[in-house]
Parts: sequence; structure tokens; C-alpha cells
Amino acid sequence: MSSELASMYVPADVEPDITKLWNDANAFHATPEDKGVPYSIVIPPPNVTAALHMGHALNNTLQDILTRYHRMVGFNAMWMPGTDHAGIATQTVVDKRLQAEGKPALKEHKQMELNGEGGRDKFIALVQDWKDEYEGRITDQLKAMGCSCDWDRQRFTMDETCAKAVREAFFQLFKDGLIYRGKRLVNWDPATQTALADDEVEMRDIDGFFYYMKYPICDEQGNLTGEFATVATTRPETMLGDTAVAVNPDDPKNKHTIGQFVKLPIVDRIIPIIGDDYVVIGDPESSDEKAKFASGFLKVTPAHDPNDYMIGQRHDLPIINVMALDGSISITHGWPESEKPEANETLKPFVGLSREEARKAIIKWFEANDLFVEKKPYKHSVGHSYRSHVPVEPYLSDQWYVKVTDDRLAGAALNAMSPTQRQQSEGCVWKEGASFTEDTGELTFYPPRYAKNFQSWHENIRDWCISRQLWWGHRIPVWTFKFNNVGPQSFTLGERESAWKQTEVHQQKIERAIYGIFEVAGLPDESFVRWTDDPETCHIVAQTEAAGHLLEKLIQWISRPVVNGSLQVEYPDTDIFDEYLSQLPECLEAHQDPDVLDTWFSSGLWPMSTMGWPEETDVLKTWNPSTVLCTAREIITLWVSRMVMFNRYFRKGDLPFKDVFIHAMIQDGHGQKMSKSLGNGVDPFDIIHSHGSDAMRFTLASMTTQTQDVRLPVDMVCPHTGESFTPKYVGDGRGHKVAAPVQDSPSAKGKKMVSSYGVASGKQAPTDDMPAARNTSEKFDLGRNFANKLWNAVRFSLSNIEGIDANASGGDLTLADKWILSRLAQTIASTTKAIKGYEFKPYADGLYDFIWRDFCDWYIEAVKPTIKTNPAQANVLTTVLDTILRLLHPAMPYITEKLWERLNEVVPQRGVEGLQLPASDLLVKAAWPVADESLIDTDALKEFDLLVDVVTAVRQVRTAYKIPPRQQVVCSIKASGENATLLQASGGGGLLKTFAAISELNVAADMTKPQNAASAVLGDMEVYLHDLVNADEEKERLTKLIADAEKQAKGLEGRLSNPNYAEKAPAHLVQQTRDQLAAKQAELESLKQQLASL
RNA sequence: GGGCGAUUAGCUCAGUUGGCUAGAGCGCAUCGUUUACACCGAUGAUGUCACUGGUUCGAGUCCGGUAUCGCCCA
Repeated sequence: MSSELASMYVPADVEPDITKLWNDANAFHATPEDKGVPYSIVIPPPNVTAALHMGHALNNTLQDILTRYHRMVGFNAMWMPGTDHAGIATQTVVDKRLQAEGKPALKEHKQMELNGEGGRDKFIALVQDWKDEYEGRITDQLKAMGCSCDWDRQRFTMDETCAKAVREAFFQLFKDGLIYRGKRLVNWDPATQTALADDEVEMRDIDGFFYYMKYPICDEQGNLTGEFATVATTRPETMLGDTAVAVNPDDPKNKHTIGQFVKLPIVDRIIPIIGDDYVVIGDPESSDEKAKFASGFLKVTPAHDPNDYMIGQRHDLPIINVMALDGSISITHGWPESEKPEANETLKPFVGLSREEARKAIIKWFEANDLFVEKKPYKHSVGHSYRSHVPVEPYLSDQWYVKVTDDRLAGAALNAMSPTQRQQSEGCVWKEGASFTEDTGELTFYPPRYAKNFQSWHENIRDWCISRQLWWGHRIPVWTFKFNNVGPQSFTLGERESAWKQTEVHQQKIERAIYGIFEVAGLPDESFVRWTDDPETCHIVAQTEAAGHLLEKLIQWISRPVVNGSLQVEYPDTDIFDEYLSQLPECLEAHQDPDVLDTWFSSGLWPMSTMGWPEETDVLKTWNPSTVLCTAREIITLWVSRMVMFNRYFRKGDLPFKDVFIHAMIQDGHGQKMSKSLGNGVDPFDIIHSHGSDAMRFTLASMTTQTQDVRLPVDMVCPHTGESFTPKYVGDGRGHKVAAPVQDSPSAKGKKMVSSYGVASGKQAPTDDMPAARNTSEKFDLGRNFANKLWNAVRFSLSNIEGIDANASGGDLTLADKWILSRLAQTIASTTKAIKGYEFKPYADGLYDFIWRDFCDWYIEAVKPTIKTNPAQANVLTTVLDTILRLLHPAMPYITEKLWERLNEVVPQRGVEGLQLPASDLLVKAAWPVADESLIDTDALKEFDLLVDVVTAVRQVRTAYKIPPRQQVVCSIKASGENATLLQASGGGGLLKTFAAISELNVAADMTKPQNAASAVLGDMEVYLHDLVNADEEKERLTKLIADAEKQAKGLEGRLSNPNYAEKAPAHLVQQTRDQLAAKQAELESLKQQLASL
């Protein structure tokens, strides 16, 4: 194959070929049988909601660096790829898209479902289409980035393998009493109409009001006393559901009202005034915000406020829900029928109003009826849905919970922590005493400060609501059987007992029926469990999909329509019918739970499910626990926690991963989060196209410091000219800086374009004349330039070596050779250490400096004159090239693989004594270099540094005198001892000539300064460049140098004249300072002499 | 309210157990296209290391406080 290298690195010409090479070699695939210590990473599965953004690009670049590095080191490395179904997010996105396109959306499909037209399945199919599209795009993006994932193992959180794990996990937790059903206040999102977990609620400060409203006080019969209780609330609309007014028993002003009643306006409900010390005593003078605003009377609405709910529990208050699922006022979602709300003419106008409308209407009503006191501005924190961004409504409903406050879950997660990272704390809120009970932990956070986050989350954890009222997700594997005639609505003690008895009989019959059909189908008895929480209900959980299908069949049969006394659906197997089903109670109703599981339930199983759990596969045994999880900090609580709890619980205490590496989040140039709506995101594909994958990866790696955030200033690409420029910014009215919707082209006069913000905000639609502009960032030029530099360095090196036998004997190593090998050995050590410690910037910077500065600027220039005639030197050069490619490969896989191919063609064998470089067809499979310490030649390092100093000094003088770079100059140097030897040696002298365009070099200890020579002083050396001087300029130059030297000498003197310094500082430092001062004084002396001689 | 992070050159950021005459990339200025690379080379200018106390022979680095910005949790 001809692979002459082009004069410029063009990623698009290289990347597809290299991808093919890797694919043909199946280079990313690992099996448990492969040799090497297992190393694995599971990808944090990107949501199929949207394509990947720059944060994902960073996240996956780092994982790929780790994976490729460990593969090269010889680990059996496997990177598990996949995507997450992201229940609420994806369902919402698809719904919005359908609405925007005017197609039947979620609402319409819900109606279809009610009509029995299969709306649920049809909608899920639409989401599935979306998922297929975005899963494909995400995969393409990762592949374009060069991610070395084991693509044969790619998973999706809702595929069959993962679904099996979800089913089994739910079953086991259920069986072990760690899943329960509870009627609780949940965080309800009225827009998407689903419950949210606590951590899906984001708090926002809202400028609201405290409203003060008067409730008339009365006796138990409703006779008004003429007094009023003034309640204070931020949410007046909830007053319809008030079931008490509370007063602090220590409130001197109001405690006398405890025991009385109020007649709730509009509703006319008679509710008690109760004493509860939760109530804040009002004090307008107080510095405490709450006391300042408190009126002393707290309206208690147990159905619509978590704190009120607790008060309600303590005082056994009724719970009256006054809202429908969409948050509108409703009398049919829990309003007691005994109040006959439909007959209440006062109430009628409020029914059906939205929360916001109801608030206004109720305030208006209170005003009209002289019961409104005032409103005061009040800034408070309101929970909002992290998806729909509407305020969350505390809402009473039945949900499934995981009892994560069990020691087996949260306790196990805490005990997983590395003992070195545990913090002193006040213990857990869910457990008596301290947080930790064992020292089994190996879980380690990088950077360590994030361990604190993890710990305090678990210490304060609450039970986890896992049911979501969505369609897109894992359907909850619970089948609920209800017996409708076990007894009256409310039970006396005796009735309750008999009801339970009846229940027992019913349940036994159901169990017997299930055992029967399972046995016939060959399923084990243990593949279902039953749980009963009230006399009318029993819940059955199926362990496997097969068991679920049988239950489904049973339910179909139970729900069979009975027409004219005969069954319309026969159970397929008559024997089963006769033996098991004929006994089932007639009063039975059954259905599968309509809800789906919280997405994090399946994500929490990801490190296990992707590897085949619950089967104990070889993959699972080999790579679980995985080695490291790379993610962003926002995910520590949501995801890391759940994976740790689940993995430890289901796999006998094993961790899902040993290390957690938390990387920075990418913000725009103004420190704002990148988001679609702000139009400040940068698409990885755009950067791959404009700069190349390697450039993007390298730049991202070099941005990865240990801080929390990094900024990526966002520029725009002019669609008219293709150039990038910094856009004009405006405020968006919400405190954000955004690119103005319309931008002028920087160089195409009169042409305009629309910014991403313009498009996203809908403020400006793109047209043919005014197209949309893409975002980019100048920062990626760093990686692009570096790639090109490397490309040309290798190209040039190979063109010099080609045709000569680098493996031939002969030739000696020069100073430059010894120096570059020393620097190479140091670089191998430092980059290896950096990767091992998850220090990506030092890794990237170290290679950048070595390649650009040491190798290109100095070494290549140094060997230019001799490389073609010195085989030993050619061997050093190829050894350095080889090692550079290996070291850089994890960060820049494409270009290094391409150059490797060419290097193999030109020089198949590389390596020197102390640095073995085993040959490999593909760089991706090549061994990571290890250098012997003997390669580091400290003399060579020192000597080369001296040469660099001399060269730099000469160049400075040349520049000062405006000598054209190619004009040769005669140079004399006054030097003695080692310095003189070095400078006289052919290596030193030759290098000086090469680097500083010196035609003739003389070195002597007693060199005198020639007439008209310009000079530089380096310690006790003096460098003279002949025939340059213009006395005035030289005077000026020397005066400035003298001033600098004097200043520095003064500083050193000051340090030494402090007696404490000599006494207390380490001796070697004091000596060093003395030496520095001596050198500086000699230099000063010399400069002064020169000045005088002019 | 609790926790975490940031504040170093015009911009984006390094600065690893205190030893600094504070660095890099971009940008800027001057010079340079006989062939590795103009996605380049040489040289240069630019810093009260946010402020303020303290510890120390010595503080960008350690400790206390203040201010501003950002994130997480209530």
C-alpha cells in the first residue's frame, strides 16, 4: 500500500480508513478468556432523548483514553457501550415533537387507550422510533470520536437482556421486603402527570407573596364567635383542602383558640384549631424570615403540603385532595362526597380552574367578602420538575417505593466507602448511631472531595419512589388482584378480622391457581411472590417474562366477558381450568400495574445487567466489579448511589466499580451551562468535521483539570465565508448572556446570519439569505495545530530516514541523542503516572511540550545535518517517533495509528537499549512503553540545557540587532572548564552553528572582546557576536541588562542578609542562593565592564 | 440555611508535600517563506497571584476573615 503522507493532516482523509483497520481487526472486542488482568468501564449510558453534546464528548474521550491505555499496558480491557431510555425525558420530547407536528400526541393516545384502541402500544411504538433514530446517532457519534467500545456488547436499558435484570431485581427486592406500596405525598408533575423522585425536583427561588386571609372562628356546630384566625400562606388555592388550623401551644397571643373551630370560607367545612409546635410563632420584629412573616395561625392542608401531611398524621386529620392530575381544582379526586361539593354554588366557579387561575380567583373572593388582609412580597424556594420545569405539586397517591433506608442498601453503600475518604458526621437520619458499621470499603472518589457528597446523600436518604405514571419504561411487574365484596367500606374490628379471613381464603385460591398454571408451564413455584397490604387487594410479582405472560393470560381469563351466562373466552387448557381456575372467587378483578419504573431503577443495574446478570456469566465474573466509573458530579446521587446499592445487594457485596472519577462540566465562555435553549452548545460532529476527532479529543483532555467547571468560549462559524468569529452578545432577559439572534458576517459585507439562540428561542427563523450559523470554539485549534505539527514532524523524519538502514551498526550517539532519550524516558514516566492518577491535563500537556518543544524545536533541528549519515542517530529518531505515537495514541488514536502504519513501512524495527518496543501491526494493540531509568543521562540533560541557554542568548542578541535569521555571524565565547570543553566539542559547536547561524566559533578561557562585538553574559561565560555593534544601541541594551541584573542581585542579597534565613532554611537552598548571587554579581561585573569599554 | 468549587497575563487555564526571578495555549507586537509544518519559526511586551489578617527565614501555595461568581443539597 502506498501511504505517502500529505503535507497537511486532513482528518477526513484518514479517519474512515483507520476505523476500517480497527474494525477488520476486531480490535475493541474483549472476551473473558483473553489474557491480562481484567479492566472494564461501563459507559454512563447517554439518554436517547437527544444526540451527544460536548459534555458527552469529554466524558467519552476520557473513558477512551483510559481504555486504550490499559489495553496497551496489557490489561484485558473492555469498555461496555450502550444507551439509556430516559423515561420521562424521552416521552416528553416525543410528545412535544408530535404536538409541534400537529400529529396525535400523548393526550390523543391516552384517549385512544381509554377507548380500547391500543393507544399505549401505538405511542410506545412512536417513542421506539425516536429511540432507534437517536440510538443510531449516538452510536455514530461515539464511533466517529474513535471510542474503542466493545460494540458487540452494546446494550440499551430496555432491551431484553436489561429487562430481564430489571424483572429479577424487582422480584428479589420485593421478596426481601424492600419494595412496598405506600400512599404518600409525592412530588407530582402536573404537566407530565407523573410522580417524581426527590432528586428530580429542582428548587428555584421565586418572587412570590405571603397572603393573609381571615377564617371566621366558630364552635363545633358552626356558630360564629365573631373572632377570626388570620392564616398566612404562599399558596391560597390549597385552602379548599384545609382540614385544620394549627397554632403553637406556646403562642401566648393565640393559644386560647386551640380547641375551637373555624368555618372554612367558600367550602363551609368546620375544621378544628389544633395545637402543634411545628407552627412558627409570629414576630414582626424577628430577624428570622419565617417568624417575621408568620401570623401564628397555620392552615393545614395534608393533601397538598408535606409538612401539613406530617401534622395531619400527628392529629389524625382527614386528607382532602382538591386537585385533578393536571393540577386543576377538582371535586372528584378525593373530595368527600359527604360534603356534597357539587351542590355548593360558592365553590362551583372555582372547579376546573388551573392552580394559577384558582389562586387569583380565591384571593378575589376573599377580598370581595372582606376576609382578605394583605399580601407581602416573599422570596421563597419552590420545587420545579427537572423535566417540564413547572412547579411540582405535593400530591397524595399510591406509589411503589424501594426501602433504600434499609441497612442492606444505604448502609451497604456507606460501608462501601474507602475508609480513607470517610468523614466525621452526625450519623444517619434513618438509623440510630453512626453511619458506618464495617470497614469493607474500596470505593474511591477522584478527586476525593466528592466522597463527601456521596456520604451525606446516603446519610440523609429517604425511601425511593420508583413508580412513574409514564408509558415509556419498564412496566412494573406487579399484577394486582382485587376482591370487591369482602366487606363494607369501613370495618369494625370483628368485620376486619372476618374480611382478612375471607382474604386469606381468596389468596390461597389465587396462589393455588398460579402454582397450577406455572407447574403446567414448567415454571418453578418460587417464580412469583405475593404481598397484601389491605383486605381487598393482593399483589403478585412475577420473576420472569414467562411468568408474567402466564399471569397476563390468567388475567385475560379472569376479565373474560360473561355473556348470557357463558364464557366468551375459554382458558386454553381445560385441564388447568378444571383443576385450578374453577375455584377462583367470582369477585375477582385483576390488572397489571399500569405504571413504569423510574429510569434510574434500570440504570442502577447497568454494570450488572449489561454483563448478563442475573445469569452468573463469564463476562460478569470477569468484569464486574468494573474498574472505574467516569461521570459528572450531578450524577453522584442520582446514579452512582443506586448502582452501588444494587450491585452490593445483588452480588454479595461486590461493588459496581472501584473508582469513581468525576470530571468537570463544560460551560460556555460566560460560565453558563450549555443548553439548547440558550443556543450555546457545540455539536461534537461539527468539531469533528472542522477540526478532526483527534483535535477535539486532545483539546478536551487538555481542558480536564481537577476543578468543577471548565469554560469553552463559544464562537460562531459564518455560513457565508466559513470563518469563525466571536458573536455579539445580548441579555436574554433572564440573566443569561446569549448570542444576538441576528449576527453580521465578519467579512462578507452586508450578509447576515441567525445564531443558535435565535433559532432555539424562535426569535429569528433562518432564511436562504440569512442562514443559521453553527457554533464552534477556537479552543479546538490547539488540537488541530498539534495534530498537524505531529504529522509533519513524522513526515519529515521519515523522509530523512527512508532509504537508510536505521538498524545498521555504526555512528555514535550525539549529545542531542542522549538528551532526547533522557527526556523521552522522563516523559514516559510522567505521562504514565498522570493517566494512572486520572490527571488528563498533565498527560496531554506533557506530551504537547515534549513533542512540540523538545522533539520538534530542538531535536529534529539538531539532527538535521547528521541524520542521513549516522545510523545510530536514525535509530534514536525512530525510537522516539515510535514511543511518541504509543504515548499519544490514547488521546489521538486516528493520526497516531495512521503514522504508525507509515512508520512500520519505513522502519519495521525500533528500540534502543533500555527501551524495548515490541513490534505490532496495529498501534491500538501495541504495548505501552516502559523505559529503563538508565536512559536518563543527567549530564546530557545539563549539557543540553547549557547549549539551549547559549543559543537563546545568541538569538536574543541577533534579534536586538535585527540580524536577518539566515545571515551568518562570527562568534567568540569566553569560557573555561567543562563549559569550554562542551562548546568546543563537535557536538556542542555544531549545534550552536545549526541553531544560531554561526559561521565561525572560537572558544577560549582568555578570549577578549573583539571590537564592535555585541555581547551576552551567561554566568561566567561571555558570548561575543562580531561586527554588529552600534555603540548607542549597545549602551542602551547593556544599561537595561544591568538594571535587571542589579534588581535580581539585590533580591538575593536581601534574602541572604536575613540572619534567620541562613539559620533556618535548608543548607542546600542557602548555598544555592549564594551561588546564584555570585553568578549574578559576576555577570553584573562583566556587563559593567562592557559598558565602560564602549 | 448546609456543603463544594472558582478568583493568577486581554481571554482560557496550569502551578503536585511552602523555596518563584510565577508558566502554557490563544491573542498582541517586531522579524522571517532556499522545502517538515504559516494549522509554521525566532524574538518580545503584558501579572499588587480577588481583598484582608496570621503562621513562617520564606506564602500564588498553609490557616482565619471579607467580597464576587458558579454548582450541589435542604
